[in-house]
Amino acid sequence: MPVKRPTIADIARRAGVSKVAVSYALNGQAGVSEATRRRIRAIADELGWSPNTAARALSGASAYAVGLVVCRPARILGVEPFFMQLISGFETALSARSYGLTLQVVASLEAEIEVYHRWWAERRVDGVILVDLRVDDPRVPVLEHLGLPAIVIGNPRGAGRMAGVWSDDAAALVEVVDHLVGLGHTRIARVTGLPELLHTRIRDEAFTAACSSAGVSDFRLVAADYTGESSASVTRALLSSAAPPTALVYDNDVMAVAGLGVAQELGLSVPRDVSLVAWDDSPLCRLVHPALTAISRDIPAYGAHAAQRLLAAIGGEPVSDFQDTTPHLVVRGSTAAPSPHPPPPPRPL
Amino acid sequence: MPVKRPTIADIARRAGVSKVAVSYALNGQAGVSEATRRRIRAIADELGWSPNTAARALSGASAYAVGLVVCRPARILGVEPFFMQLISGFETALSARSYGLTLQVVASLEAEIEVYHRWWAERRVDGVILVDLRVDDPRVPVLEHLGLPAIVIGNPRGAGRMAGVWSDDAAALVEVVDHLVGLGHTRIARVTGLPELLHTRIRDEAFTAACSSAGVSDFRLVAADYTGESSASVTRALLSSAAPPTALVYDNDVMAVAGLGVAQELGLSVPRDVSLVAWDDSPLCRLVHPALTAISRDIPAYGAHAAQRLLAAIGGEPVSDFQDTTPHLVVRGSTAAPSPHPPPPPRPL
DNA sequence: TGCCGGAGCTTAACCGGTCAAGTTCTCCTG
DNA sequence: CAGGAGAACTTGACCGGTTAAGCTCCGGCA
Repeated sequence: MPVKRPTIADIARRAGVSKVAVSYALNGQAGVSEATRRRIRAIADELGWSPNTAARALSGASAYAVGLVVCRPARILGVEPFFMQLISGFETALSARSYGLTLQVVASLEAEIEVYHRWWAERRVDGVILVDLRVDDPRVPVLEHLGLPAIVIGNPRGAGRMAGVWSDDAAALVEVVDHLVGLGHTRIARVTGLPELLHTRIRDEAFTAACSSAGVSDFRLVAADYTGESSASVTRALLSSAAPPTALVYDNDVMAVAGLGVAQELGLSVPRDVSLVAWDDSPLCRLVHPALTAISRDIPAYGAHAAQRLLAAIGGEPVSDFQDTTPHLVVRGSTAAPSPHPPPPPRPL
Repeated sequence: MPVKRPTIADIARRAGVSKVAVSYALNGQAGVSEATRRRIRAIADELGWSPNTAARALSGASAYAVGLVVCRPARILGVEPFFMQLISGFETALSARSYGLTLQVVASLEAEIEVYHRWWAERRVDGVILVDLRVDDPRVPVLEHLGLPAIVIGNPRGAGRMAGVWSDDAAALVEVVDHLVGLGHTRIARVTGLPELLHTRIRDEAFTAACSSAGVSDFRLVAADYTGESSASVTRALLSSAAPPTALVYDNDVMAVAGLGVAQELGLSVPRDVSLVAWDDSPLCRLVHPALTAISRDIPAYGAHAAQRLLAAIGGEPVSDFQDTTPHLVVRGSTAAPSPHPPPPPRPL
């Protein structure tokens, strides 16, 4: 038979005091003597008591949970290590304060907004973490209207009054372009993530600016969608073009690995015939051969910072934007000086 | 200013009935006329009402949430697409019935058990999904003692009275071995996942049996831990040995990709010099070149089935084990007949 | 000696639902 | 035309916490 869950009434009975005395004792509030407090704490430990979150949420305001809605189709979601790393970062900050994380995967922005409405009405979460901010993001006004505390992962530009935890992607792209230019590359292409995402636009601008200021006039931006398939087809087109780029910069790790696969399939040697750079240095980048030069950042730390700030916001503290450490380039085997001889014509399929 | 959340008292006031009439109307229970029910439903919609989960959980028994604890270090967790796919499968079944998913990442089995205790005492979840079942798993008796409904992902052998959703890994391994033997391979190695996991043991036994019955006497089992690093070092050792295997079967996609990287690094050509097979056919397997022959299963569906059964168990229905569709082999470019000439000696590093 | 203040409690009410047990009122039946 | 059944409600209590307000001492001070 299932065990009975202890309540503060059980503790009160055992200690010979009222429920309220127990509540005061266990919450560290004034109103009970030190001796009583210790006695009550001991009994609570002995019974293995934890506060019933439902009861707490009902009287107090707090559900002791924060929410994360992820709106990418399952096929994209699975492959990219980014989310799981981010989530495990959240956890370290949340579990330290006994907050739970409620996760929901949805298929569209409308569905995501509906989830926020529901969570708010259900009092299921005390706040949410917003990812994949878009240009003119419709979620921002909704959350502000509901008064649901929120933290944005990414550049807070366009996040309304909500605070953001972000990193200086522009500086990282300058480092990438400088690295490539330093090796002698003059034709560089960037394979981007979903164009509607704000950080894609920001990186596009930064890449353009970095190329201009480094004197690279022959650069290209090509849109993909974070999937290996999209990257493969885009990469195939780029490398088969008349004057193919000598270096490719991808917006995530998965696309970079796919790009490497395509290059090998076309009979090109990396890095001799083409150099590749990945954004987000996951273990994936070290798995393949040659290992990928990549932009590295500490994603779990990033997540932990965001969660900490969200908890502060929930606690009513004023929270401002936080710029996390700037991503830096890790050079590996996939970048080198471009070969002086043009690569062989791509092998027909 | 934040909007006010509507409650059934608000609805009752508007409709000129009691709170209880509203509760009956909205829950589809007898006790109100059809006309009243419609009127109440309309008002509830207009106000954008959703039940306060805390209040519900407090009176009824249900928290309308299920829990998932994942106990793998963040570095492993991130790379493997498996979990995210499984989770998105859960979601489809859970969100259809307005259940939430509470996720927690922990570092050890003890911590995981503590989480179950806390969740139970806090009434945070109605049931849990158990992954990565181990030999003599200590979590099983704990959950049975607490009376927390649970479903096991994986072979229910050793899951006590709990039901499991599983697939016939043994049959899949027979298919793999037959495929390789059919191509002419006679020296086959299996690079396994964490040895303490029950499904690793089950697959080990199945692989051994499959080799024996296919007449392969020169087979090996080598333990790794799902990470690319472990796979790389194990693969390097295997391929550099005196009589290297001509085919390698990996226990996940990440290890197979790492194995491919090592083979290329050693100057071996896949599939000419060595054939590779991955377990779990993620997009990763299609990204690399050559694309990996892999054992494929529908992970989201797997997750959805598990969640459905958990909801049934929470509802008090008897739930029995469910054998999902058997994983099948998808043949791609990484397997072929072994070359008649021995591969060149591995290139020194 | 009387009064005030505070420490250390208790009592009562509330959060927003659910459920058991009434209470009407109507309608059917013998 | 009384009596019983059932439909359509309401009242009251409860889940397990929190918070505000009240009550008792006891000690200190005028």
